[in-house]
Amino acid sequence: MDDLFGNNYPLTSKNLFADIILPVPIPQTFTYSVGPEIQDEIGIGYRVMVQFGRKRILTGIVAKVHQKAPEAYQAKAILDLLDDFPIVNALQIKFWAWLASYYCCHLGEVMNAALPSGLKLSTESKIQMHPDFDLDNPDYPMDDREMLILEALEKKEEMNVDQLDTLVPVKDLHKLIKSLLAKKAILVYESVKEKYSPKIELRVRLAQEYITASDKLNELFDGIKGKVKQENVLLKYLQQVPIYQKSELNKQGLAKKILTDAGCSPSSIDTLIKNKVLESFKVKISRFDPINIDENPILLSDDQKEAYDAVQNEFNSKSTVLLHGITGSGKTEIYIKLIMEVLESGSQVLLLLPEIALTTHLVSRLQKVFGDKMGIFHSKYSDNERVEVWQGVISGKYNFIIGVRSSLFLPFDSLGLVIVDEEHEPSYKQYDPAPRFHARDAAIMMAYLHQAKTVLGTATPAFETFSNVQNDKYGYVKMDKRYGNAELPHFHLADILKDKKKNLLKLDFTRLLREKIQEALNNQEQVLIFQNRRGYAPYISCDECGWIPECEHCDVSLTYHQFQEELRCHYCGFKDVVPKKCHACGSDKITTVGSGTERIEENLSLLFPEARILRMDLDTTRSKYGYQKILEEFGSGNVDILVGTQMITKGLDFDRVSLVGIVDADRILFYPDFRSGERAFQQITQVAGRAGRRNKTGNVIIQTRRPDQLIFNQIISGDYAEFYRQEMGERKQFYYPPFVKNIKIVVKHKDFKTAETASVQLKNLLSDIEGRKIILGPEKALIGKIKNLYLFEIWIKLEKSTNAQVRFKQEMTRSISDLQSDKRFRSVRFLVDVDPF
DNA sequence: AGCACGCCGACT
DNA sequence: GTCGGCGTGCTC
Repeated sequence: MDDLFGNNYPLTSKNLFADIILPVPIPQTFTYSVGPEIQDEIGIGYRVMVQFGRKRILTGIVAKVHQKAPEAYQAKAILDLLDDFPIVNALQIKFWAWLASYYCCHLGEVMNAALPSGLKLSTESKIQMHPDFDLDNPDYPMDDREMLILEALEKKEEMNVDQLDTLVPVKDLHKLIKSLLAKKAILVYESVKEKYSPKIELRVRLAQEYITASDKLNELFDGIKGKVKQENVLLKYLQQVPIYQKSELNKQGLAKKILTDAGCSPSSIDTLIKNKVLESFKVKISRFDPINIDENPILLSDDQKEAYDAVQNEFNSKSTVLLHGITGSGKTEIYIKLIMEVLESGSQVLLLLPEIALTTHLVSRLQKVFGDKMGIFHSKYSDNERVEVWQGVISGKYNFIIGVRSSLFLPFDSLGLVIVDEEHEPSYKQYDPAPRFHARDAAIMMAYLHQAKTVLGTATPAFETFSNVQNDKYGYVKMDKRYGNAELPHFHLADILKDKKKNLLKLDFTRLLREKIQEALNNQEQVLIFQNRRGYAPYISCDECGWIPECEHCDVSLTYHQFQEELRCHYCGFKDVVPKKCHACGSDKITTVGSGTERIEENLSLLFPEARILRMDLDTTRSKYGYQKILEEFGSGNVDILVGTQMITKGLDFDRVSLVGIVDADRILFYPDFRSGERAFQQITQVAGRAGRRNKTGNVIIQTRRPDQLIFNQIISGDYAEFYRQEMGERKQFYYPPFVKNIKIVVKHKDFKTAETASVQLKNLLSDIEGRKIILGPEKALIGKIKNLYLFEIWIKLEKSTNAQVRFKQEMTRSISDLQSDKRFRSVRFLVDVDPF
């Protein structure tokens, strides 16, 4: 059996095979044979290069090594083993397999999400002139364009397609390459390129002879007397690297940059190198700056001590504990204590945080305690930085990781504790691309695989979590006092309609909210204004006929962004100019309707011209350190009012905030989703928690058109249990989670009718599956078209038994692949979302 | 997903 | 005539 490179492996004494996970959307792993030269080294978690199909070369991960030859086909041989040690461990492979089966996706998709792209080697086609080819005397006639390519290749050893394209910009390059290949004028081959590159530091040190014989050094100084600049370099070097006290120090050398920063001239350093006084060398260094530990002992208050003991006590009988602590109750110290304990026992710890919370002082706080042993894993890290964290976990440099949901995929081998902070956060659920996993649930599974403990921390538990407490699956610890006995904020409901009638509503602000803002400003206190909608106005409309500009590709109105003076689609990013005239009736009476953060910011500056106002939403935090800059600015006290979307509900801990205003609570409350109540409770409670700390009681003002809503009483009294009891009644009655398991299937196609028929047929197939279930739909999605694809949704409610779920999912996956083999539905996309949000 | 093979329209 | 469109079938 020949492979792409014409290698022909002999049958080995031991026939060894490996099941390989490949980054392709096909359910299975693929079995390759293991050549004799790598049989002793290969194992689970190594990266390999394999030929997949006729031409493609892929990097895969070994999932299993065995001796069972496949019967149905002849296995190809692995082309290359890429690592000296496994880059993924066996527990991770188990974890991947669980994710793929629970969330109904392919192993390859999990692998894609799990491996930092710096570890995903890619191959690149390289082109070189055929060694037997003679440009002056070709076997076949060449046309002008072919000659251009050959001349370019003559000068270079090898080139990739891109390089060739820039050098010889002809069209149909690929065609020409093909014909040249046929004429045996060139060779095309695949080469692997490693993406990760370590950070290199250029250093200098004294040549060895000056170290071994110290009088040499004195001679040297005599020799360069008068050459002030060179002398300066040497003196600076000896000052930083005191070799007289410890001659070994010279080996480490000194970064060239330190010398130049200290005012040494680069050219005199070079001269010294040239004269063999100094030698230059390169070392790999970390991309992360060293951190100093600040040895402040962690002191727990009595309440915290009690909670900490309670958690430990719950761990005796339960592996997962919900730490239900109101905002400001001081969960962080408990985390720190738990983490320290586990680290001392030699196990690893993972602390998951929602994205935004990672940029705050919590991280720097933990850094001061754990220093360089703690690795941070952001979503905004570069590929190289991610690879360094990954390698740091393998090497043991980091035994504690604090990170976003994707840090679950780091190569832990002995976790002792996983903490999921703000466990109720919807952003823990990944929606696109697959795997569509919930980081909290996946974390619990991962902890189970490691026989580790899990702590879920929040002020407002997700119903799924709290019901597991009620069912006695999770342990429960409550902290209901604010740290240092700070008081809870005072809530006020402001009736929007009432104020409107009395003409007291000005630019979206009720009289009460305006007065309280003024009061805060007078007292030099800070204000947070929450409006969960970005842009200037959710839409614009013609006053004469009611026409509303809509997105060309999606079924939504365009949001007006005043700052950029454009209309924008929040679903596909489509942008359009603001129309001067109505496209329907030609009237020029076009007005903006509703308010997003941009308009709220503008309104505030009209109402409070003296106030310094900042806005925090997706549009102002797009850059790498966007959040941080705004948070720092706000923290510095140079800002009076911060307007923002849900971003401001977490991670902000500023003592000077005394007032929180919610511009439109109804918008959260009346969102068409069974979780809207739960979400409103969480969001309002969270944002309210930002008001008032330490010695000052804060105020929270909720503007609503329906102040009679029961939920407000429950939020105001902080009565989570009562709210939970009420809502659960409804959930039970209408078969909503956590009483059932939900699966959502989105059927997408560019043709409305095709999408519709495909989804109807799928529903029929699903209905035939045995077992208790309710299937709703297909129904046009809330937003019926996104990016020119029509969307239909099917909702499935399953009973909670694990076995029934596993069976249903298997049948469902089969039904979908059956449908996709129907040629009418070949281009229909079926997207399965287990436990959707 | 990608990539090859295979069978029909508008062009050097 | 051919190039190249994308329908369909397969990948260890």
